This record gives sequence, structure tokens and C-alpha cells, in this order.
Amino acid sequence: MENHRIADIFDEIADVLELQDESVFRIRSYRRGARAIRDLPEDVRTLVERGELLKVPGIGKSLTEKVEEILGTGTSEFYEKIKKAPEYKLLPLLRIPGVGPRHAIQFYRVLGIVTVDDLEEAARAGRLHDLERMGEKLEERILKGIEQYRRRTGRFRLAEGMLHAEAVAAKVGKLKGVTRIDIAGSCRRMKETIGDIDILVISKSAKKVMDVFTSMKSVSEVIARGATKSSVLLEAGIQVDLRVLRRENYGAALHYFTGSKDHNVAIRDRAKRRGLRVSEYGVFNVETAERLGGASEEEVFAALGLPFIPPELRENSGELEAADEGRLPRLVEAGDIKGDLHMHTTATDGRNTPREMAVAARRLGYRYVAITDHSKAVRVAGGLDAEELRAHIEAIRKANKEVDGIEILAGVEVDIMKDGGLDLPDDVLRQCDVVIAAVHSGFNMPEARMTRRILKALENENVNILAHPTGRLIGEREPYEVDIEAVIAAARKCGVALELNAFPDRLDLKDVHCRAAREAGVKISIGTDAHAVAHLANMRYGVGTARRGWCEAGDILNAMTLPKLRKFLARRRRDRAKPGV
DNA sequence: GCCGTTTTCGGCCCGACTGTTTTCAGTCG
Repeated sequence: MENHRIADIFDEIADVLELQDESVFRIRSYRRGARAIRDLPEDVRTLVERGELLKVPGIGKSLTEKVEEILGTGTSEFYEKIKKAPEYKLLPLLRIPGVGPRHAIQFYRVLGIVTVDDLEEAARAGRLHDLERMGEKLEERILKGIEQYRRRTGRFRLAEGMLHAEAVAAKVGKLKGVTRIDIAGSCRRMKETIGDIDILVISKSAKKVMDVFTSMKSVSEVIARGATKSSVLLEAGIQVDLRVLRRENYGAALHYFTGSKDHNVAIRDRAKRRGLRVSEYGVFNVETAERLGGASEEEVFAALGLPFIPPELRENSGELEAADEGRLPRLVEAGDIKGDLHMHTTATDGRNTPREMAVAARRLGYRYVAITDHSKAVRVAGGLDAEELRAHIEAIRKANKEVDGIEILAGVEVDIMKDGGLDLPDDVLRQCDVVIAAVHSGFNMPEARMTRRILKALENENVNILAHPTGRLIGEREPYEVDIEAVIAAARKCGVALELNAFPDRLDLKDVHCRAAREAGVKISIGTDAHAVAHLANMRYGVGTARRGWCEAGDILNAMTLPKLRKFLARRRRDRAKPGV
């Protein structure tokens, strides 16, 4: 996948242009282009080959040419020129909170500062505060920013951010006078990683809210404190912004601070065309200054002639057009989920027995679960060989008889070997109700070989689900090289479901791939890959990701009733058994 | 640099907070 590399190049170009005080619109175009490419559901190369890159919103003639040049030669003439510019060396300075392009360029021009170390030294020596419009407080703030920059690991995983956000919301929400509290921002949109946490509050006593918020035990630093807005840094390193709002503005603010930025820009653009202005205070008629609403998000959308758009869709990736044409999906909800088809037990590397997992799942309101322990290739997990799996299946059948109110399906997560063969013989796989196939080794093969390997595994008539199809670990391991389009097409042909692994480190398939799979008519199985009872709760992140992928309940395998699920699982083998099929 | 039911030229989202200043620049979201 070259998408990330090209997107990073465009972002770097934007940063340098900003340091060079170029047109803000030109800069914005590079940033928008970077984002568009980063979020593509498929390899930018295939898009170029089909001649469709120009159709992507935000990508025009100039960026298309640069993408083609980079794909062909590995770089672009313009990018090379940018890299030679003196400002290029200053990019790390921009990553320091509190340092923007104006400061960075001032430090460079006046004091010759290039590196973060230079800046730290200058700040410590008190050489910054004599600069124009600089003072001792800014100097101090920059030193703190450098500290934060050094500590910082980048974005946080959704699950981690959500837990912190919910802890803060619980604390502030308990206060007297707080009549409403919401987590907004990328958490609300269920984005796979979050940069910071946004919390909105309606309260009569804003001061009290700010007092409590800024003095929580988990706060390591108060970054800003105002009458309506405060920001803190938690010990965990996550920044939390909290705003206190008036009831009549609340919907407009909630919409605004939920984002995404691109969605907001598109909304305001739409408003402008209609002679309206949208801000976090409401929707206004530009000429008469009349206020057309803003107490609820519904009012904001309605003022623009739109139905409510769920937060997970607000990425400016077609949701406004779909809303306009009345074809917004009816997104899958937590309550639609009827079971969990991927979990491990003490038979391999899990911490609970099949029985314990099933009882916990029943408490979640599920109708069925599948126990899917590892096969022998996963040595570290104590994977099962054929004999052990047979015994395990027996144990699962027995547990199923003992536990009422939920069906325990016997399954396995069988490894896909390097040649595309499976780690266990067909006769034992045939005894399973559910077979999940997965790649756990040999991640570094070339794309063509990896794609062949997975496609061959999908051909095996016993396979029902392909687990974590790209193998990525968010922030830790890049996905392996695989032609995801080909995998989706093969899944469709073979009647195999693709998993949306809900484990917080994975969320794999990711949102844009879910959307592509759904559009191709492939079923998505949202599985938690739970290794303990507590992990079953991660389903929410899988559902959130599926919603970001525009999935409806009908697209989700484990939203099916048990009889329908059984039919889906059995169909493959039956079809194969028919002569001539 | 992108884009078009106002336009192929001339637009391109809006506001809070901070610090350094007596009206604003920079950063951030």
C-alpha cells in the first residue's frame, strides 16, 4: 500500500508551503489531497491504472500528476525541491504543541533554530522571550510543549480514548447543575484512533464544572482554562477539551465538535450556497441574521434540508450526497448483534472455559457464540492438533447441553500456512460448525504471493470466515501486503464472510474496507477475538467500525438469527456436494 | 491547488483562548 507514503508526502509539502507563507488555499488542497488518498479503500495504484484518481474529491490535475510521478519514479520533482528547501528541516518543530508555522519560521530566521534540541536550548537560555510578540510565558509553554512532544506516542487507540473519555464524563456528569453531557469528537465518530477527547456540557454553573474538570486526580497539567472552554492533559498523555454550552446552542455545538473537520467544511459550504451560515452557535440566515435552529443536531441538519446523519458517517465521504438522495444506510446497532463468532478458551491461550464464555455472552443478550481456539501452528498459544480439536469439539458439545438459553457452536481458528493450505485436515474441520481461517505467520511475503495464499485458503469449502483480513495491529504493525479487492471478490465468490475483528488493537477489516466489502455483497462477521470474558465487551468497537463502513444489520453475519446463520454456514459445503456446482 | 444548480475565474469555514498587546497575532480545533 503506497497510499500512506503518498499521503505523507503531500502532508510534508503542505507543511513546508505553510512555513513558506504560501497561499492557505494551496496548502489546504495538499492537506485535503493527503487525506483523500490516506482514506482510499483500495490501492491508489489500481485507481490510477483505471484512470479514476481524478474522480476522487479533492484530487485534481496537479495532484494526480504528482501521484503518477511518485508511483512511476518513487518521488516527484516538486517534492524533491521541497525537501531541499531550508524550511524542510524545520518540520519536527511543527509537531511541538504550541509551535505553529509562524513561530517556527521566526525561530529559524532570527535565531537560526533548526532542531527541537536547538529550540530547547534557546528556550532554556531565555533567548526566545526577546523576540517580537514573545514573552516569558510563551517560552515556558514551548518548553512544556517540547516535553510533551518527546513523551508523546502519537494518536491513541479508540478503546483507550473512550475509556478515559467515559471516566471524565462520568465524573463531570455527576455534578449538580449539569443537565447534559456528551463525548464528541473522533470518539463519537468511533474513529479507530483518536488525537484528543472533546466533551460538551450543559450546566448552569460553568465555573463549578471547570473547577472540577481542571482539578481531577487524573490531570497532569491544565493547558487552558476559560469561562466556557478548558483543556487539560491527563496523566495518560491524552488531552481533553471541555466546553460548557447553552441549551439553545447545544445541537450546533455538538455537531460542530463531533466533526469531522472535512464534514464540517462541507456542511458550511452547503450552508453558504443557501445563503446560510453555520457555526457552533447555530444556523443563521446571512442577510437577516435570523437564527434557524441549533438546539439539536436534527435542527442543524433540517435547516440545511438534510435528515440526521449519524456521527460515524460524518467524514465527507459521500454522506451529504446520500442524505440528499434519501439513501443513507440504516446503520447496524449494538442491539442487532445476536452472537459472537470468534473467541478463545483455556483449551489454548484464553483465560476462561467455553462454559464461562457462553454464560457471559448470554448476559450480553446473545443467542449464540462460537468457540474458536487456535490450531497447532500457533505454538505460543498452545494451538490444537486434529486429535485435540476433536476432543475440544466434544467438550464444547457437552457444555452446550449444560448451558441453557444460548447456543454454543464448535469452531476453530485454523492457520493459513504459507502455501495457502490449512493447518488441520479437512475431516476434522468438517466436524466444526464454524471455521475461521487466519494468517498468523509469514507476514512479509510479497503482495502477489500473500494474495494467492489467502485466496487458496478461501477456496477450501470448510472455511466460513476469514479472520482479521489484513493482519494489522494499530500503531504497531502495518497490514501485510495483500490485494484486498481480490480478497473481497473471492470472499463473494466462495460465500465466505470477512471478519471485522473487534479487538481494539486490530479493528480489521477497517472502516473503508468494510464499506467496500458491503458494497460487493460480502457478509461481515464482527468478532471480538476474546481471550477472556471481559473482552466480549469490545464488540462495541467492532459495531462502531462497521457503522463507519456504512453497514446495515443485514450486512452483518452475527446479526443473523441462529437458523439463518446455520444455513449460511452449511450452504458452502452443500453447494460443493452438488454435482456440477 | 480545487471546484462549479451563483462561477472556467474567483472564490475557498468559524470562533475561543492565550499572550503580548492597547487592537491583534498565533495556535488550535
